[in-house]
Amino acid sequence: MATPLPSPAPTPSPLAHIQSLPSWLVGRVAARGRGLVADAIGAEGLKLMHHAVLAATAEYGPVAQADLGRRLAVDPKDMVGILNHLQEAGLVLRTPDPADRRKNAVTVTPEGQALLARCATLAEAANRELLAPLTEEEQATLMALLARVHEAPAPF
Amino acid sequence: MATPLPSPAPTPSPLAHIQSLPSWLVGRVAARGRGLVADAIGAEGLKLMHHAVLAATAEYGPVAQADLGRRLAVDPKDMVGILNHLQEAGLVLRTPDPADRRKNAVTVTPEGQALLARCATLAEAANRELLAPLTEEEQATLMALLARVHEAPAPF
DNA sequence: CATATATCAGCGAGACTGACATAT
DNA sequence: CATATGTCAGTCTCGCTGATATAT
Repeated sequence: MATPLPSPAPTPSPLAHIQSLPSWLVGRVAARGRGLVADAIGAEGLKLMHHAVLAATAEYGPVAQADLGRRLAVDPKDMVGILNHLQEAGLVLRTPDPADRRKNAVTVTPEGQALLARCATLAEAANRELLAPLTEEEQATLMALLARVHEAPAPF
Repeated sequence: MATPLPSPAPTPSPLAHIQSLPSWLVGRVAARGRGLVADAIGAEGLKLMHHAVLAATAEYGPVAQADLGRRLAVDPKDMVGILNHLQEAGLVLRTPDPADRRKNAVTVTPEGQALLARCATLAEAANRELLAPLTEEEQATLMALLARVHEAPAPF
């Protein structure tokens, strides 16, 4: 009979036990995926966080910094530096909001739009490399299972 | 002025595109798994890195620090602080190696063995919580697919 | 006054780099 | 001498906390 879990021995192989845990395996795969995407969009001069902020800015029209921070779960203080970098690179614009002068209305420049399009292609290529060992059907299965794990801990 | 029309622009939903990538999804699941395990073994006063080093020390009998660093891909300089903490907690011992006096022979104390056993149980429980949305068969499928992705990254 | 926004300064953990004393 | 080991000091990036000026 197949025993999925090893016997309750004291310490037969503690390291192998850790490395057989789902959390460890998914962590390794995530680290590799993160590295692949980071290298890909890093070739365009963007870090992962900067990429996400740029994408969120493009998605939510002119948007306040605090709003961006809430949507991406990024601290408003860190948003300052990220937007500074994006603005210095000519990818976003901070304009005073005439309706609420506390706010900066952040918008994406045409250069930002173009860079975003290139990064989308690069990120897709990186993900194809990550999942290359699997068939298309297996990739879909993996995504569906991960989505179930991810979307579960939300309810009440 | 940007056209407020929902025209077929080059970037209809840039953020949603990023969050639909496998690398993003596996990253979120990995972050949750990491958090669950970190909380679990954190209740025993150990961080993830300390846990891994303790387990590796238990697995590879008396072992030199540099050896531990190589096996876990941890910088030898960081290993100093990690072992300092483990030693101050009475979990490992550093003994001068009589054969090569440059080396410290690191061993696990009985307290370290006991803590390792408790952490193994806690880590398993955390992983059961992580994969709770899936049936046992689905969990096995997920692990098999992740293992294929993980053990393949050798595109010669 | 209470709240929200944006900014600045700083702290702690993690991963890294350089330099060095010691032992082989 | 060249090499390996362990240690210390410092840097860099993240994610977080505190404080402040301004606007609502």
